[in-house]
Amino acid sequence: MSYWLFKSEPNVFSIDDLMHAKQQTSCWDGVRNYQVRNMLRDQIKKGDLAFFYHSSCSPPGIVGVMRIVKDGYLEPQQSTWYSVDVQFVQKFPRLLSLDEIKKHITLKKMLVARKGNRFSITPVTQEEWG
DNA sequence: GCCAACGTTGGC
DNA sequence: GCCAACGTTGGC
Repeated sequence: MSYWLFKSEPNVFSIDDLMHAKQQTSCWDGVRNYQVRNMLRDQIKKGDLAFFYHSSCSPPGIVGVMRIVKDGYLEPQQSTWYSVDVQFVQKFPRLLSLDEIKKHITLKKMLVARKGNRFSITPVTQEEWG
């Protein structure tokens, strides 16, 4: 069982969208980055937990937690790009901002580097925040 | 296989 | 809207 962080722009897909989705579940698709694709295909497994991160908004930060409910599978009509299914677990009472993450002694190393689109990292010890 | 140009992401 | 970072593309 692993932990991840999934980024999304809230005006495209937010934690509220997930919370109000049917069964509180949605597919996480649209990833067009090979490294992330490989994670979706090979490493991210049913039962794993992920932070939901809102990007390109003010303020950016972690807004909640979701669970992977379906292993990586090819997107319909695709031969390259994978998606997983995710289910809402909780929304934090308040957002944990990027600013706070950078200041936090344990969390600061996980996000500081910028990466592409919906990037995912493995934070195991970080789960005390969940 | 190198590397410069280009495109995209995402914080500010 | 700007711009730095970084992934991808494509010419050689």
